Amino acid sequence: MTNHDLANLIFPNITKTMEDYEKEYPARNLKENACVTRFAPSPTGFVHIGNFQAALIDFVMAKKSGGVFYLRNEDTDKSREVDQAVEIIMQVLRYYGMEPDEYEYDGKVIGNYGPYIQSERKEIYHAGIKHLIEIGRAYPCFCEKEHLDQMRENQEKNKMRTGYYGRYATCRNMSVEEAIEKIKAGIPYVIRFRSNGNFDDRFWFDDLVRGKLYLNQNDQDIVIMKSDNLLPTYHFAHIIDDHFMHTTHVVRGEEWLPSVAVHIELFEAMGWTPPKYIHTPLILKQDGEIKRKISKRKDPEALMSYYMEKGYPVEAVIEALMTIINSNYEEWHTANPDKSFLDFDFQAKKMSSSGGALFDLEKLNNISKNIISKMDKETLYQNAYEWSKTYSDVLKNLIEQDPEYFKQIINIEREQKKPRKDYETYASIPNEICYMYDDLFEKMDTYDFQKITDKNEIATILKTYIEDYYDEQDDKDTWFQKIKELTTKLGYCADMKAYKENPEAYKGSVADISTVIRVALTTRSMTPDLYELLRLLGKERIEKRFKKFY
RNA sequence: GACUCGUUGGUGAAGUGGUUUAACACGCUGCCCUCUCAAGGCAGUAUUCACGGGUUCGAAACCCGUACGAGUUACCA
Repeated sequence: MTNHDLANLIFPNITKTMEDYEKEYPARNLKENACVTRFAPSPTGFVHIGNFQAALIDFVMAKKSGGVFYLRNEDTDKSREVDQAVEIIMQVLRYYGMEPDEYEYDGKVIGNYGPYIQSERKEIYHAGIKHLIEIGRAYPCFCEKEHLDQMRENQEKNKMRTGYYGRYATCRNMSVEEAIEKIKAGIPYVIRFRSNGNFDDRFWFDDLVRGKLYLNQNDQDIVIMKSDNLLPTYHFAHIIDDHFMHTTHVVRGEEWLPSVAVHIELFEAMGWTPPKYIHTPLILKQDGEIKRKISKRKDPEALMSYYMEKGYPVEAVIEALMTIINSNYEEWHTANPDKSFLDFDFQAKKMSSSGGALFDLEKLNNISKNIISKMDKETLYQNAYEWSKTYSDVLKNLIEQDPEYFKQIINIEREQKKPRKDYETYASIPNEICYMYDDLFEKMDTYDFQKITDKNEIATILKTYIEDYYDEQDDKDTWFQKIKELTTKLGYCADMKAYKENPEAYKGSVADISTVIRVALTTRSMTPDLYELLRLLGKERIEKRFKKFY
């Protein structure tokens, strides 16, 4: 009995060899330094911001180098899989303009290196495992969970490293005969890798972010194939897939760093060259005193759906993430406002390798405000409208009842050198402009009058203004002149400088008069330019709103 | 517990032995401008790079300890 017999017993139907697959998946025909990268999420139904960030790096590297960015569905853990998960992932990628070059979705396989769904790649994995068994680098393990748990407990108690290695790897020394016997008897088993490493020996590993790392060799006989569904574990799928799909750069979170020794040894055992690795810092979250890994359970902002639902512009999210990735991105982008993030000279080495970055929502908000403020009204209108179709009926209705009117509102103090920054997200638009819509305005009943609160005085101001001073034909200067005339007539101070120097000498100032008009019109004391609002509202509606006060 | 990676202001960070009296951006504070708010302008916001030693003419940068943080330690990825 030989390893060959064992391999054939376990995988009787696997006839293809590694050489066959090498032929089936030949090297890609790309120019010399082209990067082949992949986004390889597990289909949990969410796209985590950390994974998305990795995908962004993948995308940038592939596109900049004229390479390939592909999507691979890592569904080897069937218990975590969720319906529609791939659809959600594709939606997110498309929303952010990161269409993969190769993928398998909706029954279509795009690309020559598929299947791109791991559960459909069983045969390839099995062929790989069969190969490892034949060369003596993998073996069946019949240890039960209870035994393993017990073992780990003992190891911990004795302050040993935990795991299946060295003398703890009991099944590693089982004879082929015995293994065959057990398999024939129907005893469940996993396949483990037979490590040749020595934990006390070290080796250099070159991470593109951190540089050279001095790591201990792997000596763990890790599980490479699970017992229940015969699918590989992540570690083995990674080796097979990234080899045959010819991935050149693997971008993943630093939580994978402790596994690289395993991966390197696995690649060696297969006789292959490992890809380059980029281990990105984790995205952390400030939680009271401590920083912790951002989690989808506790932190809504951990998921990309959050940014989509809130209506952050695509560019804003990309910019915020790029800024974390390479902090010189922002400077570069302000210097090159018309360039796309794909023109940016991304460098893995420039990524911070420090413990992890806090994703700063305030910074995102600032970026978002700036980006929205720089859109012309047509662009904002298009973006907001598109967004509202899936995420906001309120906004959609406002836009649809009169698109032109909507554009005029959002165009107040826009399309100029220093545009207003009122809108943080698309979702924030309705609240900023609701008073410009009569039906919504009717529902607003808390008037934020500031200094002048006397009802009679308010009535006098409004009535006098609309009857004696307001003229729709006035240009802005004339309009403000008249406001000043009104101010003087009612005994207030029209000159702010004079007023500030001696506020006691007056009933109030032109600011107070303007505020009364503004609040009566909008209920709010803080709004964009009053002149523009008046023009858009028109005399009839102004009068109607004023009349509530007299 | 063991192993790994880290530690520069409130935040993201620049910085790899001497034009750094620590860049830039966000935030915060004050002033100016101003019909409000926002924007904008100006100024301030780490005498110091977790701590303790060392190397050096010179260190945030190199070395050694300590402390702290995070990650891993699954038939999850």
